[in-house]
Amino acid sequence: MKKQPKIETIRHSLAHVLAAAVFEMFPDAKFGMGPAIENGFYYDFDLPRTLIPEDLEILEGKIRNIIKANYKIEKAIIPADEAIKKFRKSNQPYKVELIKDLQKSTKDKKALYVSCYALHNFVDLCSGPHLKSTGEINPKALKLTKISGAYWKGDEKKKMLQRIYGVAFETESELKEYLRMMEDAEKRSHVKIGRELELFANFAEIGQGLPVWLPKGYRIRRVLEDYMIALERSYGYEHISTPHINRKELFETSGHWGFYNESMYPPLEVGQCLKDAQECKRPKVKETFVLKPMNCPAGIMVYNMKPRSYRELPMKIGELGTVYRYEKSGELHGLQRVRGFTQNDAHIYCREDQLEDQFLEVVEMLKKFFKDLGFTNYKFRLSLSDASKDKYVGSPKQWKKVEDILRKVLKKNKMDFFEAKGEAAFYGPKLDVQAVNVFGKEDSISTIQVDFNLPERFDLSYIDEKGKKKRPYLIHRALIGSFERFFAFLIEYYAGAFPLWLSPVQVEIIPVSEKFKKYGKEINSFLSSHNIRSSIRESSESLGKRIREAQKQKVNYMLVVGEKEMKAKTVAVRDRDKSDLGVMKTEKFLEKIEKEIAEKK
RNA sequence: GCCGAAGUAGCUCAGUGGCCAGAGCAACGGUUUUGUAAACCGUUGGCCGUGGGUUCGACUCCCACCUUCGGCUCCA
Repeated sequence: MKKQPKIETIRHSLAHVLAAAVFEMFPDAKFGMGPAIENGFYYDFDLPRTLIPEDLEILEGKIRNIIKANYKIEKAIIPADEAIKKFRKSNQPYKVELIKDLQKSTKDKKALYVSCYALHNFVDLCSGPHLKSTGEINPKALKLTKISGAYWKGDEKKKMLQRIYGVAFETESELKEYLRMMEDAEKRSHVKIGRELELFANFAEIGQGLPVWLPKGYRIRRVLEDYMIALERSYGYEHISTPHINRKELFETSGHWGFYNESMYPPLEVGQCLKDAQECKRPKVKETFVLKPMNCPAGIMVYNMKPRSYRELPMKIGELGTVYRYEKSGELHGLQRVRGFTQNDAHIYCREDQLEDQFLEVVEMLKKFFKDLGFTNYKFRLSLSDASKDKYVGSPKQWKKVEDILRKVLKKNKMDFFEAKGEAAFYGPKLDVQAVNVFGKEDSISTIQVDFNLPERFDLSYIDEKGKKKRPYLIHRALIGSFERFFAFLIEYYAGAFPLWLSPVQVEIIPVSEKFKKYGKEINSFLSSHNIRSSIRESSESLGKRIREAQKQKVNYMLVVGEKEMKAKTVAVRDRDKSDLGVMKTEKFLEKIEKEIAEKK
C-alpha cells in the first residue's frame, strides 16, 4: 500500500462518505468515481433527478451524521468475477465497467482480485487506502462546494454524470482560511478588475470571445509589445507581419486544415455571386480563405521565399500575430480563453548542431522576461503525446525522436520540469510554462516547440557548406502565448496594482484647488513630454475624494500640488502603498521614477 | 458543445402575479475652492437580456434564443 499524507486519506474517505450520503438520499443512485483532489474531493453520480444547490446542505447534514456515527470503514479483497456479480446485482454498471477495464489490462483474469470498502451499509469499489472509521474526519473542516456535470471517464461521447465537489481539511481554521482565500481570489479576478479599472471589455455585439482592449489595457499591452520586440531584437530576431486571412490551401499544406479543422472559423468563400449572377461584378474564380488559427504557415512563406544558406542560420523571425480559433462556447472565459488573440510568436530555423543552443536560448529569454516581471511561481512542463489519442500529425517515430531530444536537453541542463503525457499539441511535443492563477487554475502562458512536421510539409531547406541541400530544424515559440491570457494572469497576479513600468497611469496630479490647476497642468505636460504616463484630476471634487479615486484606480504616484508647491516648484508625492513620501522638486521626482521604470519596479 | 446557475440604470444590488420599477455610487447641473481614501443640493438615467406564450393583468409563471458565471470536454 502506498503511503500518503493523512489529509489525502481523509479527503478520499470523505468522497466515500459523500457517496454513502447520496446513497441514503437516492437508493437508486449509480456510482461513478470519487477521488481526492487538491483541497478536497469529488464524486460522480448518475442520479434519478438533477441536483439543486439546496441538496448540498442536506447532503452535508447526512455526511456529518455519518461522521458522528463513527462507522468503521472495512476493506475486503474479493475475486474480480465475484465483485462484478455483486455490483451487477446492486445495479452499479459503472463499477462493473471499471472492474472489466481492470480485467482487460491484466493477463490472468482469473487471478485478479479487487478491493472493496464497506461503510455502514454502503459498499464501494476502491483500492484505498482509507481511514479506519468515519469518526476520524473533522465534521467542521469540510464543505460541499459545487455541483457540476462531468462526462463518465472524461469522455465527451459518454454520458454526463453529476459531480459534487467538496473541500476538506484537518482543522476548521484551515477550512476558514481556504474559504477566505477563495473570497480574496474573487476580488482579484481579472474579469472584475478589468471592469473596475477599464482595462478590457467584451461586447455581445462584437462577438463571444472577442475582447476589446480599452485605452488603459492597451497601454499595458503596448509596453509589453515594445518590451518583447526589444528583447527579441537583442537576441537577433527580425520581425514580420502577416495577414489575418490566408488561403485555405496554405493550411492544407501545413496540415492544420485536416487536424485542426474543428477549431477553425468556417472558411470565407469569395469570387462567387451571392445575388443575381447577371449583376455580379465579382470575378467568377472561386477562392477560399480562412482566418488563420496559427501564424506558422504564413511565417514559413518568408523563410521559403528564396534559397537559404547555412550562413543565415539560425534565422529567427518573430511576429505579433493575431490568430482566430473557434473554441467551444462553454470554454470561453474572460481574457483567459478567447477566440481571437495575439501571440508574441516566432520561428527559429536552424541546423541540427544549433538546435540545443537555440532551445536553451529561448528558455534563457523566458527566464529573463519573468524575472523582469517579478514572476517566480511558474513551472516548466514537458508536454508529450499520448499513444491512446489519435489527434497527432506525423509518425510516432518522429514524435519519439523529438520528445527524447527535448527531455535530454532539459536533463542535461539540470532544468526543473515535469512531464505530462497527452498535453502535446497535435503538431508537436512542447515545453510549456505553466502559471497558476488566483483560483488555483493552471494555464500555459508560454510555449516552446520543436516542429518536425512543417519543414517536411513545406519542403524547407538550406544549402550547407558543401553545397548540399539540407532540411532545417524548426523551433516554434511564443513567449507570450497569448497577450490576452497573459494579461489575465498579470491582472490577477498584481491584483490590478501594476508595477510602475507597466502601469497605465503612472502619475496623477491632483491640484489642491482650482487656483493651482495651471501649475498642475504644467507638471503634467512636463512629465508627459518625458514619456511618463501622467494625467491630471482637476475636477471640483474635494481633495480627499480625488485621492480616493486615484487610489482605487491603483495609480502609482499621486502628486498633490498647492500654494507651497507652486511657489517652490515642487510636488508633494503620495505613493500608492507607502502613502506620503514628502515634498520634492519636480525634476527630482522625474529622476526618481525614471530610475524606477528603468529598473522595472 | 454538454451539465447547472444567473441576467433589473454605467457599477453594486433591492423588488416574486396588481397603481407611473427602487436605493447607493457614477454621470450631468449648481453651490463649495478644498492639504492626502467619499463636501452639499438638485437633475437625468430602465423595452426588468431578446423573442414568443399563459393570464383581466407578467420584472415576477412557462418555452426558445442570446450573453455571463461554475464545472466537464478542449486549449495559447
